[in-house]
Amino acid sequence: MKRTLTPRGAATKRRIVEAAAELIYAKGAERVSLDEVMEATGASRSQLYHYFANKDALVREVIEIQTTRILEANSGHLEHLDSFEALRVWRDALIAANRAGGVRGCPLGSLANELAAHSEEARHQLDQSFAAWGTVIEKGLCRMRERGQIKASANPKAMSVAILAAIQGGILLSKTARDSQPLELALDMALNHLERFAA
Amino acid sequence: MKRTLTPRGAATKRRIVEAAAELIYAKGAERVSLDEVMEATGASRSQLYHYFANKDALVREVIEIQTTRILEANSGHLEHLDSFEALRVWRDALIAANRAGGVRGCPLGSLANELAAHSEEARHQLDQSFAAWGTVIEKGLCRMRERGQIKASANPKAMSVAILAAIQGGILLSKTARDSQPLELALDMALNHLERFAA
DNA sequence: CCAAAAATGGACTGTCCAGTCCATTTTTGG
DNA sequence: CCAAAAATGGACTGGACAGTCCATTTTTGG
Repeated sequence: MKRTLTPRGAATKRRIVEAAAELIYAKGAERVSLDEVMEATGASRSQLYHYFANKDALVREVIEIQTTRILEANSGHLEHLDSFEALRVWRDALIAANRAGGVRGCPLGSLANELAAHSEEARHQLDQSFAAWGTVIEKGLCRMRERGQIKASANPKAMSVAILAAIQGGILLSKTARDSQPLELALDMALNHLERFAA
Repeated sequence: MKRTLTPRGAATKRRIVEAAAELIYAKGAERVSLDEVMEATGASRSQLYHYFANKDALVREVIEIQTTRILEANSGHLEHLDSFEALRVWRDALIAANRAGGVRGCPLGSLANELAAHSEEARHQLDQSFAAWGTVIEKGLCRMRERGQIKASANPKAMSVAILAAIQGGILLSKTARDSQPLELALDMALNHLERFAA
């Protein structure tokens, strides 16, 4: 769509995506109008259509940036995972982040719930995002298994999916209750389940 | 809003709520227009505003009916819960229902995700729905504990919340992947966690 | 049987919104 | 320095949609 992008253009585009990400996180993709994005960024209508083919394309970029943010935040905790203690630190970080953000839900979970049935393309993109997140968790568990902290009989792949489900379900219940406790209980269950496989 | 409701009126109202429930389940509340509800039911615009103050009121009734349906379906399995085997039957029923419905998500979970941040009233209503669902699970666990199948040290309240989180997260991941496996893995984790407390 | 209440029909309004179009300003690169 | 490309401005369109309004038909209950 764009041949070249000058630094100025790239900055404008990024500004738009970041503002759209926050608006969409707060209200959902369907409830955010391009006028709101224009107002929040000071960009004109033409700029939106200059950098994005249409609203869906903007939403795709929002999914992209949210995925990147989440993978970065989790990789920090998981890629040197070496003990159950480190898992608990990660657990506490997830809860702290949930609280710090006002218990408003997971950007990816919210988008998945809204878009999975509406756009096959978005559904697939979000499925990839969850898969990547799951892989980060799985790699961490594999590391623990290699270090002999988890039994060889453990199934990191299956566990990573179950842990991610606990995170998503916990965040959804917490968002609905406006209370981080459900997330805490869900994570506690997930870690307790993991400890059954402690070597 | 209505003084009396004749049987005919009650039937019309019910028809509207049921059609709206299906449409909203498929597309989300924001993406369903009253014109679609009219088309699906053969009702006129006046009828909608005769039976419901506005669209939000209709959505509230949809939440109500979906809550009732879910509580009924789960109560059947949980109110005579008497063994781990019965828990597994419930697990299988949840997965079968998820598959039978086309792995489209949980009606309550989807609405909670969409509406929690948008309408304080809907958020509160859905919080109550989840609480009621959790209570059904909790009562089942209490019954097992009273029968001595679960240790007295188990915490049914906390467990019910964690199990519900696993269900919701599993359903969300399954909906996104269009594959019931994530739900299966999440439920397996939840039941395995419970079995740690087998007496 | 008949007046009041309930149920239904459907046109109309005002607003919001995604997307289009054409023009102007700014930057780039030779 | 200048032409081409990139970036920006903003009016305009067509449709969708929630909600209003007034009328007619049907049912109820005394």
